[in-house]
Amino acid sequence: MKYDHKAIEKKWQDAWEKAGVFHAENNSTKPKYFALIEFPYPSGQGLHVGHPRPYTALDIIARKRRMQGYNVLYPIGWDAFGLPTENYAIKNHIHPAQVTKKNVARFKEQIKSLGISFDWSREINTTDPEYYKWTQWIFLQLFKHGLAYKKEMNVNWCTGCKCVLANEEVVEGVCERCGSPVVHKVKSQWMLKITDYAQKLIDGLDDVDYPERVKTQQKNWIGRSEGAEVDFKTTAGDTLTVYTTRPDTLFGATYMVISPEHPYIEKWKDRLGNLDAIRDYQKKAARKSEFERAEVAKDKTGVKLEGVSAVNPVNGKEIPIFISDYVLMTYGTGAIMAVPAHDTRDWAFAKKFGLPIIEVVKGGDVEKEPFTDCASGEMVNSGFLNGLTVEQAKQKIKDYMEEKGFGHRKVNYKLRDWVFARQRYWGEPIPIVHCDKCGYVPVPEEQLPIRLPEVESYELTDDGESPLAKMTDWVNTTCPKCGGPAKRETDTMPQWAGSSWYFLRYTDPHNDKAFAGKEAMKYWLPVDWYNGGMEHTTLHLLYSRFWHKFLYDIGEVPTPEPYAKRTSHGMILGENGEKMSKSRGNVVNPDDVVNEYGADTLRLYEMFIGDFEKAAPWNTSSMKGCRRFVERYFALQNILVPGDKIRPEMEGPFNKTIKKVSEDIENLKFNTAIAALMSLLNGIAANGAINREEMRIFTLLLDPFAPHVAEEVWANLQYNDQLACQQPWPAYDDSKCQDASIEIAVQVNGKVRAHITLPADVTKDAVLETAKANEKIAIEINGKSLVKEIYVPGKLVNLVVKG
RNA sequence: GCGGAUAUGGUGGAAUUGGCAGACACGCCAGAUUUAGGUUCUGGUGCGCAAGCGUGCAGGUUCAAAUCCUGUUAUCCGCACCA
Repeated sequence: MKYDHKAIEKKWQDAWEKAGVFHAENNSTKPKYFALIEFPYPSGQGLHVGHPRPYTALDIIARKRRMQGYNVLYPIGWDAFGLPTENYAIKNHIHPAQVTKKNVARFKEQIKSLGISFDWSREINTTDPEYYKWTQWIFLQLFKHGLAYKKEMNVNWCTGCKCVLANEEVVEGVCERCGSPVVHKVKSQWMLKITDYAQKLIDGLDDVDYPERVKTQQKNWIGRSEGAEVDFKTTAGDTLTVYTTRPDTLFGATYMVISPEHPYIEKWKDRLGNLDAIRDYQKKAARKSEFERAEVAKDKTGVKLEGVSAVNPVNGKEIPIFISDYVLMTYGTGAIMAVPAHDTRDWAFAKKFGLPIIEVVKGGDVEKEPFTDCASGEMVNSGFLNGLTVEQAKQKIKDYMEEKGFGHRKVNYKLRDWVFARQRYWGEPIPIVHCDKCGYVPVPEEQLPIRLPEVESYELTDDGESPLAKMTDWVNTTCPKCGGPAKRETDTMPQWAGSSWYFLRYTDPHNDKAFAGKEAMKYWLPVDWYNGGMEHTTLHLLYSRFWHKFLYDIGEVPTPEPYAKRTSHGMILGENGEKMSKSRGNVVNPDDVVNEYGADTLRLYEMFIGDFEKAAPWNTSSMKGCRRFVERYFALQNILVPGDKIRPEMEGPFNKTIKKVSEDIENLKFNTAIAALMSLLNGIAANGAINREEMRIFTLLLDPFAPHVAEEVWANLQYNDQLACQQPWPAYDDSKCQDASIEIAVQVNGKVRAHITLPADVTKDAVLETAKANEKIAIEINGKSLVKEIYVPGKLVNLVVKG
């Protein structure tokens, strides 16, 4: 029998499909299991060798769960809206829908060749009007609950994509997708009020099983801080409010700073003696891109406001006010009280402008450097706060300001609202109509979906208008409220819209009355295990949690969190250890691997390559080792002997391996699970024979990893036409995981000097006696005094001697 | 700058309730099979001639440290004027 991967893999993929064994049942009495991978963007390049890593990992989970008796939902679909498709369409004058269709067909063929147990009957596509109808429906619910609003504001504008970006899409001043510089533009934009969910998004993390680094990243992104808003009276007769996390240092506030965009400048303009200089500074600040701001971040600039100053509410001292771009209008109140003695930025600014520095917490030398790490310090120069700790002072001053009415406790978040509009064609139309009389009016739900119109050109414009704006027939409509003339919204939703709820659709993908049936969601939710990339932590993962929490609050979904467990896979790098890319010439095509070595080998190698959560470089010859393992397993059929029980000498190895593989799969340690199977195979080969029962168990253990070859061997074992993937997962007996005899290392003063082999049930005294009697050990300890004897049961003995 | 992670043979990586470092695999060396190459099989393979030495580096705790503590270096990731 020769191992022919091409014939075997095709044969079993067809057989599984014909039998429909991977279809999830919506009306089942079995326990459910919902395994999820991030559905792919069907790009023109086709599948990348990185795609199969997470697919295979959760396929192993899904297959094992089915064998454990679960009704498993392991679905797939296409996240198909997005820029690359649109750009390709523009360049080649093909409709993006056509491009998408072609790319999906190719992806589907490639993924099917891997033998992943997806339920293809639930395949979804975010660009399908029957799908995006519900994306639009959810948007309307957000609008009706006041969480979608249109606002004129300063937005991130990508000079490459020629559209606005969400904060989450700007990385170090450039576009996370295309790398082009991001500049600021004032535009009227649709926004989603994710900030209303800041606290819920933090609190929910306590109830889910995510990696710590994912939780930390989301918490840092949301950026909760506790402090106070404090009112300072000004000489203009009004009140300037600041936000601070250090109200305890109020006595050390020697000046104030407001952001260049602060509205008070307009209010105070007639009083300001140096308005020209101020206007000049405002203009310079506005012109800076995100990137430039980051570049010059360390150098403090600013202008003092001549003619208006503020009064410190605790000591009545008059202090100057500056404008400076180190204060952001988008955080807090856009104004700060500056305490140079205990804040690095304020200190740098004070030094540059020669402003007084007053120490209010003892312990540093504030003339030399700011003393910021002062949580354990004692308050000084602070009137009634003197002698208190920082923490006590914080509480006391907050009580005091609330009592006197010049301030109150306040929690702030760094999280900004989500800019939810793109000036592009290939996205979901926003279902809103603008009427001069009625304002923004939602499209009635029964008119959904608002389909993308056919346009002649998807070309982008520099004026920041969507290509849809040119479609006057489509744009001009009537107001659903008053019937008068009105215009459709021409911006589309961002790439992240369709993926914010797609897992819900999987539970009931063909429902035409709702985005998913309540019964179906009640049965399937939450997702039990969701694997995806770290790069989505503050994008898709955060966005979809937000949508889900909103849907929960309005009673549309049954669980407060969408995903019970989240894991993250590492990237597969090129052979040279660099990221795979066309330009580096180190791309490995999965088609070639499947062709030459087979899907089972590819699956095994991608799992064996290293720690699942870490990046690992591809190595073709290392992969051949996995091919050898498959061939050696297949060849076991040549040394097959009868027997319906594990032979006594093989009970230890088999029970141990079943246990190891079972546990390792649950802990994402696929690499060591495969190593255990390899070890067992080596043991069997050394033994020279395998009986039918042993072959049955080995085959079931291998099945989740290399399902095609396992299925083939299973068929050869002739268990009445049953499928291997439908068999129960093998059980182990803990009492049989131990070998009959054990090897114990004997150390003298911590150094291994000998090994002794003894029966597994040996007593401590017997071990010590045998150890001391050992030749090599006797030489080491003779004539010396024995100080201590340590015995670690079943593992080692350490004899401590002196002299 | 702040926060987090990582560092183990020629290579990918095992082993962290402190208990034999290097499982498993690649590569390499030797032998067998083969007309030859490849394949396959068997054996060997951390370094050192040796005593010994070895988990980025320097200390420490312990009978015992890759694992715990202190300091330090390098790489990667996240955040980056958030008051």
